[in-house]
Amino acid sequence: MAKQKEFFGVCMNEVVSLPGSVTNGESLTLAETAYRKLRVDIIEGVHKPGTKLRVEHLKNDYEVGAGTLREALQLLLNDGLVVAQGHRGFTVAPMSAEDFQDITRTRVMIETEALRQAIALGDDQWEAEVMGAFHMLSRAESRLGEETVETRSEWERKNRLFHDTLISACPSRWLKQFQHLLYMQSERYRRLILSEKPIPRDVHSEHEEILNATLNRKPELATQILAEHINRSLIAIQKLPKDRFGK
Amino acid sequence: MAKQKEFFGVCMNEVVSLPGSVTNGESLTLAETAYRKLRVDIIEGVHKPGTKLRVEHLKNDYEVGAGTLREALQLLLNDGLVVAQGHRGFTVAPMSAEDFQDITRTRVMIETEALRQAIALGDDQWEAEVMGAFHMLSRAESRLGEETVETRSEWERKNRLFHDTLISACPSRWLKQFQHLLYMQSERYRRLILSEKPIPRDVHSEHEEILNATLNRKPELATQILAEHINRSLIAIQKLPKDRFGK
DNA sequence: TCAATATATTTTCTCGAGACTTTTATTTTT
DNA sequence: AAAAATAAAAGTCTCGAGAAAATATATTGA
Repeated sequence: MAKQKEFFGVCMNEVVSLPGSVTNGESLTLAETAYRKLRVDIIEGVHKPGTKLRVEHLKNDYEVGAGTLREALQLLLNDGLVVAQGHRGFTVAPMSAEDFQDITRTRVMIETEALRQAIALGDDQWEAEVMGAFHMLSRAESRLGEETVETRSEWERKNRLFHDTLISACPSRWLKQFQHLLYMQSERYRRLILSEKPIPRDVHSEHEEILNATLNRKPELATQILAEHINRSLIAIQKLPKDRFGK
Repeated sequence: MAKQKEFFGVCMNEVVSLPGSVTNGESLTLAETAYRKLRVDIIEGVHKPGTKLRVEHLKNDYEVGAGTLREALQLLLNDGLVVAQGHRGFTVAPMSAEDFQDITRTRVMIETEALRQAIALGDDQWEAEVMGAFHMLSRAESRLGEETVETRSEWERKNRLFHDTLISACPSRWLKQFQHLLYMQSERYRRLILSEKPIPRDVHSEHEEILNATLNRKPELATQILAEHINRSLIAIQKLPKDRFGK
């Protein structure tokens, strides 16, 4: 119990006050903790798409009671990572190429609009934060040579932070919320491309181009590059053999 | 229980398989039932914005156990109608003119794009359904003369159905999901305009114009009218004295 | 052998009690 | 009288057991 509180202070799991989930002002409940662990595990593919999530089983793995685990599962419904059915329990949300296409298109629409607004409204502070996030991302990239789980998830965190910071000057709470949701969905698919490399990419220079266009306040250019950037993952996924998804 | 199943077949509560909530294939759980009742009550203002939702109190009103009511509350987090905080329980999501402005702008963006896609892709079947939904809405409008709670909520249902049907031919699951969410949010604000009438409107002809432009496959015109239609509620709300929003 | 019914097993859903936290009220101290 | 410390009350979280439902297995009859 106390251990968790201590942990929280140092925890780098950037607590983005993601709406559609418990707003984590301070102390974490057991349910919230279980929710986060489960979320990571689903995104990382520990629980395969379409798999049943049986409370009686999982409550041991995540060291909570049945009711508490149910709460965690309920929370995952919001993120679209879990689906539920009447008296038939919970299931890991299925994956498909069509779904990812939908996610990508919608995300392009949302995220480019948010970037457009951010470019129009962002101040010096925001510019500085964007540069900072880009720098952190670059550093994480350079450490990506040694392919450990740690460097990898470090990069994921920094990549997310970069995208978040880019649109942080957008005043629309809902736009940012939707972007957050779709980014999370994308992450699950991006894990698939990780092992195999269907198409070669220079992600670093892609990010750099976005950064430059953004700081030079070229909304059309910036959003266009961002759109291409996001779409490239879709192309990569579509090159994958389709039996890669599924339960 | 069996009663509910029967009911389901005839139930007009259009069960849009709203994601971010329990997919209601068949039988409803107690938690799901409580969730729906609570949702209606929050939208209708029975529970005022900013109010604390105390489990011990509410479990009597909604006739379920504490744990079950908690589940219902968790479900409401998804919809953004309730916010939660660490060990401090649940609160009805606050309302403000700024929030509604954000909701409206985002909704215009989402819903016009969805309509654009629907117009591009909708088939005869869809056209027929749109006409049907418009007819139902018109009928409900004509019954709006007698201002009972029943005619009112009947109109709300039909209005929602009309908007849903318009974009039903849009293939993007996520776009429709976001539209659903934002429509629900708007509904809560629209309740405020109900009693007072800040600006005069001819909602019927607004709907008719949308219908015509849609069936004539004029995407630019249709989306433009739809945008104006949605924006009119915002103008109305902005005319309201600002102490109208909850506690 | 196959289909239909009945039984058994598994799993989900629900409830109430107890542990832990936060908030409010009271007392003590400065 | 204001601030700090303490005590009481209210409320939230969590758990395990039992009820309800769904799934799997076995039995029966054609």
